[in-house]
Amino acid sequence: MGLAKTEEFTLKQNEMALLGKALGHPARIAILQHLINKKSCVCGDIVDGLPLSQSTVSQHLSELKKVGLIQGNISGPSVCYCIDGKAWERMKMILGDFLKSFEDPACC
Amino acid sequence: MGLAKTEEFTLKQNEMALLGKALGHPARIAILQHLINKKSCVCGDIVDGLPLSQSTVSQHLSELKKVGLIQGNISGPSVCYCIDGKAWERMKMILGDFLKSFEDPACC
DNA sequence: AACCTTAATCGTAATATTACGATTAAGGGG
DNA sequence: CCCCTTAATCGTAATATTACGATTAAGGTT
Repeated sequence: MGLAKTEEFTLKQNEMALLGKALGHPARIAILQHLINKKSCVCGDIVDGLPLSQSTVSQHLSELKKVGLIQGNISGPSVCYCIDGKAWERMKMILGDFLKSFEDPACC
Repeated sequence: MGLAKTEEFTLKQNEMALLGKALGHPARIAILQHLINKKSCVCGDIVDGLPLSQSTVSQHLSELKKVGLIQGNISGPSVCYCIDGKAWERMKMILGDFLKSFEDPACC
C-alpha cells in the first residue's frame, strides 16, 4: 500500500528509521556535509553547491528540518541554515549505539 | 521525477545514502535488531516476530541483502539469515565517521 | 511605490516504496 | 511419487519520493 506500518513498531525503531530515511539521499548527505564544513550556511550557497534546482534543494532542506537535524534562521532576504547540535547529538547516540550493538559472532 | 540523481554525487555520498535508506524503515531496523540479538535467524522466525506478511518481510530482507548488510544461508527448506560482519563494520566506520564529523560550533 | 533578490510553496509528472494475497520453486517426509 | 513446509517472486494497488518550472511571499534597495 505504500504506507509504512509505523504504529506497529516501537518509538525508538521509528525514530531510528526516520533518521535513516533523512540520511537516505545523497543530496541530503551533501547538504549536511556542507553545513558541517560550513564554508557558509546560506541557502543560496547550498543550492549553488548542488546539481539540483532551487526548489528541489528546498524540499531536501525541509525534510532535514522536519526531522529536526537542521534549523534555518532568516537573515535579511536569505536564510542561514545550520545543524541543530542537540538533534545531532541524539542521532549520534541512537545510531551510534545501534552500530555498536553488533559484535561479529558468525551465526551461520 | 522520482529518480534520484545519484550520478551527480560522490561514491561515498551515494554509499552513505544507500546505507541510510536501508535503515530507513522500522521493519528493517527490527529485522537487524532481531539478528543482532539472534534468538534465531531463520526467516520464518523473523516473519513471526513482525506485524507484516511473509511476502513483505521477504522484500525487506532482500533490500537488506541488496546493500550487503545481511546474507542468507539455505538450511534445508528454510533460510538462515545473519548479519554480514564485514559490511556491518564498513557501515559502522562510514556512518560513525560521519556522525563524529560534526562538532557543535553554533554557526548562526 | 516599483523593483530585485531570495527562498518557500504549488502544480505536475515520473519513478520508487510499501504492502498484501496468490503463485511458484525447492527441499524434506510420508 | 505426492504432499507439506518454507521462502522467493509475481501481480497489483496505494502512497511516497524525487525533481523541475512557475508562482508566491518576504525583505531590501532605489
